[in-house]
Amino acid sequence: MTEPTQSQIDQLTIAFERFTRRFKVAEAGAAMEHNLNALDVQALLFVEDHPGCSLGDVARYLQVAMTTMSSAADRLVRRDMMERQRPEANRRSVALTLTAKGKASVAGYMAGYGDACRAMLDPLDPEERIEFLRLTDKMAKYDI
Amino acid sequence: MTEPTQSQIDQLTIAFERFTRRFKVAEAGAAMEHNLNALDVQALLFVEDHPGCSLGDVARYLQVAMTTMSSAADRLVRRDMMERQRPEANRRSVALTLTAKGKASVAGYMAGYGDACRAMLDPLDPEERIEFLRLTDKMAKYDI
DNA sequence: TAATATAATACGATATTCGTAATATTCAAA
DNA sequence: TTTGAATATTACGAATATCGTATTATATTA
Repeated sequence: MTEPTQSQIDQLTIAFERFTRRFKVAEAGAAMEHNLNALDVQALLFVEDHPGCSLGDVARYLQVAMTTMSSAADRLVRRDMMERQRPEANRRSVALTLTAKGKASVAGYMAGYGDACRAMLDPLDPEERIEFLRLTDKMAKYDI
Repeated sequence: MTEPTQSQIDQLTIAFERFTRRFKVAEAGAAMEHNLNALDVQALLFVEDHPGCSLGDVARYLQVAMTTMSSAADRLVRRDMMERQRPEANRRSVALTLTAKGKASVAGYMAGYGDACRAMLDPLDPEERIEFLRLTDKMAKYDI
């Protein structure tokens, strides 16, 4: 398989910078609404996808110290968006889940992401959208 | 122009989540090397692209308070990565530029982004890369 | 059963962000 | 040209976040 050219890489870098900006803006806006910081948002998104996960799971995934994650969980529990439970199977750990309020918050973020994605696809023709998604899918499958 | 379908939007959301993760990892890794936080990195990248810009320019772009930006500039100046100069034209403001050390740092980040982009394009065939970039270009042109 | 490993939390140190107030400079109008 | 308002930044203090170390509780292994 031949390598991508430098010019192709540069072109993609520029395009990607713009796209990620849209996502960041969407994320920041939604975070502002709920007065949540970036870490808390990411934690909510992870727990939504991995209900019952442990604090260590989230800390590893988000690459922050356990104590930092514990503090974030404190905040989210205090604000009634997350729940800690001691699973009988291993009572050292905690099982994290989202409350209805936490899930509603995640839904808001996902809606924001959805808007950003819609805005990205909008300029394409229907056939182009299909082709674009086929290619992104192919790329995403090779994820590390 | 017809709307993208919900399923297309969902598909793109998932793919995009993966891609942004790669970029975040690259960014975090490079930031770790230089002991810089996220804001400082973004400020370096902006000033590299807008040499001579003011603190206000950067603060507006990155959507942080002026005082926050001033603190970030303090850090970067102290570490010899950025310079403040009083332009004669308007001596209320400061003109920000990067030092050689700052530019070297930016080059490191760009290399990281480049690697991430290369990794994205790698799984595609040469013709697919051309088509993919044509489509991203079309999408990016409609940027808000 | 004792020793070790694992999972989370309490606490204190350091750093970051932001709002308010102060300073310096420019612009406009009387 | 002097006064007043607007602009750009900085100083300072309060609130908050992150992290490392030590501690507690539970599980695993010898």
